[in-house]
Amino acid sequence: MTNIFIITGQTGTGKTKLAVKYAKKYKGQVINCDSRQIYKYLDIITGKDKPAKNKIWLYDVVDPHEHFSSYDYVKLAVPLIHKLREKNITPIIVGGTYLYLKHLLYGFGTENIPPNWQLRKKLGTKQIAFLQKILKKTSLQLFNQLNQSDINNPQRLIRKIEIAQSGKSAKSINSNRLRLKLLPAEIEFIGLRFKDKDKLRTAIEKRVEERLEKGAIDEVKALLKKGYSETDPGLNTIGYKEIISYLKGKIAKQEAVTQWKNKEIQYAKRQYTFMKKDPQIHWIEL
RNA sequence: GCUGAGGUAGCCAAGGUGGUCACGGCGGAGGUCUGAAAAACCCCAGAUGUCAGUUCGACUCUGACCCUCAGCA
Repeated sequence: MTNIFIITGQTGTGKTKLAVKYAKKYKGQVINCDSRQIYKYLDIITGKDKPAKNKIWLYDVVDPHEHFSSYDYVKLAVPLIHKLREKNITPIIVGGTYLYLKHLLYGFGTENIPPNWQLRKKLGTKQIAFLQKILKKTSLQLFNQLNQSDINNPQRLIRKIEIAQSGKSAKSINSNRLRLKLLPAEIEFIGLRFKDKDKLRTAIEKRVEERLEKGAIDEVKALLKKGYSETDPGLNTIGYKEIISYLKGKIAKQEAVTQWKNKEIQYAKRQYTFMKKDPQIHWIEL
């Protein structure tokens, strides 16, 4: 039986490059696990790395105006991984979206409770205190489970209300939950991270400059021309947000670039904070 | 050199009739995370240009000095 590789880690560590190398070495194919590279037309700023020869799976599968969730990802990735393995091809999953990997490997905590867009739209404009009140009234149990951070987080509050109002159980139904059912021993889980903050900063700043040279600003202009805006899910993305602010005249170009770099560095930090709790990841320091 | 404005944390910045040493934002440290995750959120640290005076008490008033900006010369 073919094993699978998962390569995750901080942004800018060269994950895709490593994945492509592994693909050659182990007769494999690369599957994207980056929540932004899933989107069509987001190429330069998300750093899509399209090798001439090898196709990368799960690039460009969603339109920027569409919502895409970890559930959608797992639903696409699980059959794909099985399909490759049947053909005796080693799946090499690569990407920094750890939430997707977490759900892929360990499953979801609830029954199948899809988003209720009507509810999300309605609650989206409400104040935190109001959302808290609604959740408390709908499910005191779910409300009491929230930590200090989540209790102030509109997205999480709305999701909880959504779960509570669905009438389904918020408890996990382990046997049925959607996930990749493999033994830990069958998975080689690698994490790439920078050794220190300076290395991270240097690498990110260089990469942003490169992307600007490659035409990051034109990419955004083209997207705006196509009719996309910063309110589209796909464009709620580091780099795009800052450049849109610049193009709309809200901030200077240099300011946009600085913000872009900072956001990316902060993101890398958050990624590691999240990932390091997973004991299955074998870390490689750069 | 003169006149005007001003000097509050790494940056931007609020403030009050003198009274628990001071609002925010950015940046920084740490963190949360089960269908928005490159998202959203929590949390911590950090400041009144210098010196003197008035006062029970000054970041807030007075003076000098040092800087910055604008204008005049």
